[in-house]
Formats: sequence, C-alpha cells, structure tokens
Amino acid sequence: MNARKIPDIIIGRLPVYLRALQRMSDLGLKTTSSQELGEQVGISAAQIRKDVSQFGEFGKQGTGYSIEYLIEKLREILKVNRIWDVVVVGAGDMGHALANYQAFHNRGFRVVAIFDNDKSKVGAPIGKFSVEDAENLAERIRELGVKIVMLTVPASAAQSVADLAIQAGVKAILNYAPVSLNVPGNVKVQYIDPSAHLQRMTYYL
Amino acid sequence: MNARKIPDIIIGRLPVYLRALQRMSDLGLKTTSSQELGEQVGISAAQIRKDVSQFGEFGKQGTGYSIEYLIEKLREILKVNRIWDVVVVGAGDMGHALANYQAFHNRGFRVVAIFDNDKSKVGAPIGKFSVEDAENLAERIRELGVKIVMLTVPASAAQSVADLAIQAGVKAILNYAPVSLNVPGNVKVQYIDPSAHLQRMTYYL
DNA sequence: TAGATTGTTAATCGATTAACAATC
DNA sequence: TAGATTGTTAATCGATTAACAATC
Repeated sequence: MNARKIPDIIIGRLPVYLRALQRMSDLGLKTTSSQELGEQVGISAAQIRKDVSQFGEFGKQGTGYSIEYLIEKLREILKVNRIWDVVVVGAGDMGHALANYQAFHNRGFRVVAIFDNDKSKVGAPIGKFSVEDAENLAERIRELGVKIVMLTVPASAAQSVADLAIQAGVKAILNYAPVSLNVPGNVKVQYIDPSAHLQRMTYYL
Repeated sequence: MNARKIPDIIIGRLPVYLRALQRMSDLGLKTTSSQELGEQVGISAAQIRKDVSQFGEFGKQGTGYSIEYLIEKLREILKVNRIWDVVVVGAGDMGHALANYQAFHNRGFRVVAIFDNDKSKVGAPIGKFSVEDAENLAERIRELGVKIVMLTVPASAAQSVADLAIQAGVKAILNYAPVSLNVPGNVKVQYIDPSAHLQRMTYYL
C-alpha cells in the first residue's frame, strides 16, 4: 500500500468494486479483468485499473485479477477485514430495519445496540436487541468502544445526538436524518436521505 | 431556466440546498446568502452561486437570496413542485420502513403500493397498505402510471425486478439491494447500500 | 452613499481517458 | 510464441476556486 493521499472519490468506488467482486466470488468465478469488472459496475476499465493501482500491483498482465486476492486487498484497504461494532440511535421503523439488517454480516459490521429517547420504547424488544435509553448513549458508546453510529432520529435531534456521540468518541456517522451535520474534520459523515436521492432523479424525468 | 446540459454533480447538490433552505424556512428565516447556506451544507459560497446561477438569476446583490423564492425555483428545477407516486418492491423490514416513511411528505413523493413475491406476505397489512403480489407488479406499474420504484429485494432478485419495472415504464430506481444494476441510458438509478456507505468511512478510521 | 453580495470570468486544480510499453 | 491485460504516463476533460465588476 501507498502512503500518498488518496482522493476520497476513489475511496468511494472501492466498496462498489468489493461488492461486485464478492458477487463474482459467490458465483464461483476465480479471475476477472478491469474490463469485465468495469462492465459490472458501470465504470471504465482504465479507471478501475488506475484506482486499484493506487494501493499496489494486484493484477497480472495477460490474465487480470484474482478475485479472491483482490477482495482480500480491498478489505484490508477499507479496514473491513475485521468487524466494526455499530450502534443505532432512533428506534423508529428505519432504526428497526437497520438493527435487523442481515446484509451487514460479511461486510464488516455488526449492530450492538439501539437507543431511543422515548421512554415508552425503552426496553422494547427489536430483533435480538432491547431498546436502550438514549440518556445512556454517551456512556454506552464509551463502554462499548464504538466508533460508528447510524442516526435515524428526527432532523431536529440529529445535530445534538451527533455532538454527543462525537464527544463520546464516535468517528463515523451514517446519517439518515434529512439534515446536514456540522462535525469536526476528523469525523466522517455519510448521508442517506431517500427523498434527496429521489429528487436527484426526478430532474431527469 | 437554461437549456445547456447541466452536470449531474450539480444536480446532486440541489436537493441538499433545498433541504437546508426548507429547514431555514421552517425556522422562520426569510433570506440567506451563498455564504450562510454554504456554511450550513459544507460547500463553498462560490460553488453555491455557480450552481444556482446555472438555472437563472435568483439572488439580489447586497441582500442574497429569498429563501421562499429559491425553494420554489429549486422545486421547479428538480420537478418536485408536484407529487410523484412511488412503489416499493420487497416487503421486508426496509420495505416496511419506506412504506411508512413520513419524510416523503412535502418533498415530492408518495408511496402508493408495496409488493412482495412471498405469497405468505401477500395481503398482509403494512401501515395503510396491503402487500400486493409481485406477480402483478408490471401490470400495476402501468395501471398506476408509476415512474419511480424503490427496490428492497434481495441482491439476487434486484436485476430481474428492475428489468420488469423498466419494461413497464419505470424511469428511476432507488436501489437498496447491494448490487449494481445494468439499465438503459434513459433510466436513472441511485444506490443506497448502508454497508457500502460505512465502508467508505472505515478507510479513514 | 457605503456596505454587502450576486453572477460570471479566468485561473487553478483535480479527475478521467487514451494509449502503450511491459509482461504474464 | 501470440494474445491478453496490467500499470502508468501524458493528454484531455471537467469541476472548483478566486477575484471582481455590477448592482441592490
């Protein structure tokens, strides 16, 4: 691997490559080419070669990439060759869905707790979890050593919950609340706002 | 509005601006500046001015932008100054959450039906809906004139459901299945893959 | 008027693509 | 060997930023 600063836009494509490679692996394939992978994910072969070559020489001229090996390398690069504990804040329908989400398995994540500030929800079972009191969020984040939270609270609460979580040591937030968050430079945020995603497509309709 | 081809990356920022403006409006604010809006959403003032000026002259020197007016214009541009009917395919936890999702209201969307191919789920109530048989998906899409679907089916089923929906006239897909879709050039896809979003952040941890 | 802020131009910066030597 | 495909360079293309005249 290489210590040069890698553009974030490249980092953003790696999970897409990884997802496609894991799919190929599930289908029993052993090798692929930048051409083939590019067709799968809708990205040019040149770009795929350029992207992965930022981190090393993982392919072989003439034959392409070993799927198994490239998966291993991408998992190392993305640091998902381990399991990250994640907490969910907000026990509404979306929090519920995330707490039970099966597709985190094998992709590097595990939900370990779900919180809500509604006392009437605290203690309620959600899948294998019991909803915890959001009052204890910071304490529990520290206790569990969690670095990643998923926010499914109302927009009005998102910033204050984010502040609290960051204070407790969180470094990455997957924000489902439809609001932009202000966070320190060393904290990452990704946004999932279904309405915004849809609005990005209606322009073309 | 202007007929020049607008880069997709600009289109992608407009929903973010709109979301922030609607928030300001809810707070009772009347005007804002590119500077202020930029701080809200974490984008430079110059870029915001450049982006919105692609579509017209919506601001006033010295005073900035009328929040109300800019909201109206952005809604026109994004074509969300109307309500789009949307169907959900896949009645698992995620489909359930989307069918009940309150935040579509006032942002241009309305869920009108939810489908599953599991006969044991067909007819089950989900919020105000009753799960419909995925066998009738194409027919119902045509009947309802739906142009947008949200896919929450397993990765293995996503491509074939997408093909079917496109065949029935769908032009935009919000894909929650963790797989890249191959679609014709006139069909838009947006991806929501929580694991991929998280993997994009673990790189930095 | 003085101060503020837009819309736009030109300059800079960064990302993508095309091409090809190297080599499996 | 001949064919295929990588990794990388240089060229192209596109996006962002800085600066400022226009003007509210």
